[in-house]
Amino acid sequence: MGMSDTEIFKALADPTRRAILERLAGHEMTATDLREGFAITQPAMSQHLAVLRGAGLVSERREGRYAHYRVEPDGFAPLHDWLARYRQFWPSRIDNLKTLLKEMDQ
Amino acid sequence: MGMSDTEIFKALADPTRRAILERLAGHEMTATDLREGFAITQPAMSQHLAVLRGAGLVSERREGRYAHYRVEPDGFAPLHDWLARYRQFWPSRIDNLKTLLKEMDQ
DNA sequence: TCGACTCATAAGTGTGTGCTTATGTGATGG
DNA sequence: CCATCACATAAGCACACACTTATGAGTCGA
Repeated sequence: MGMSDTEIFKALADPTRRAILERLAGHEMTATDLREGFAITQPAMSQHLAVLRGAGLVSERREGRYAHYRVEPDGFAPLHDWLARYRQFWPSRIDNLKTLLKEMDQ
Repeated sequence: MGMSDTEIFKALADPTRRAILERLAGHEMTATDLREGFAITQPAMSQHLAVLRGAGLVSERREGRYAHYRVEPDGFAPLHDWLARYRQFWPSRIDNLKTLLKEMDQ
């Protein structure tokens, strides 16, 4: 578990890795299933998943020869906490309770 | 104004640039004032500021030979929006109104 | 047991990043 | 004016990153 801010931001700075997270949101998936839709080789996918796992954004569940990956929600907490320190500077966006409640509901 | 997700995450992936933002939070500062406390040359600072400005996280106000920099709050909105898509997966962290209200108050 | 499968790791390569020193562009002040 | 200041830009360098092909380590089905 790295979960340092730098590790997290670096992991998310790559568009492919963000797309992987997006595709992985909600349901578990194996590395090969994830690979469909990406113009990427198998080692590249494996390396991206290693980076995401190192940042604590994804976790792995081993089952036989398959590796099931899923989003690790707690991994996003450092990012949330970092961003929260800048919320106070947002002008008309966050001093609005309704906006926050709407975000929570979805 | 770049303000693409990739540009923002890349800008924030550097610890020095995050420290610059932290130091810049709240009050405007010139590039030289910012440089104090950092073991960094003047061109390095200028380049970091250019990256932050390119990502839309910081804006520049020119006054004579001085360049005053400040945090650009709206620049954080894409990051917030991106993160919001993963809020629903946070287990016991965000489905708590008190937490949100406390974050808003500070 | 053996060939096919899933996934990770090793090694090499091109490109990007962050830093440096050197220089350029204006603004300021004596 | 002209030296100095604040800042940006250019050019070069070491290193990190994302990708590739090749190979290794286990697991499964026939």
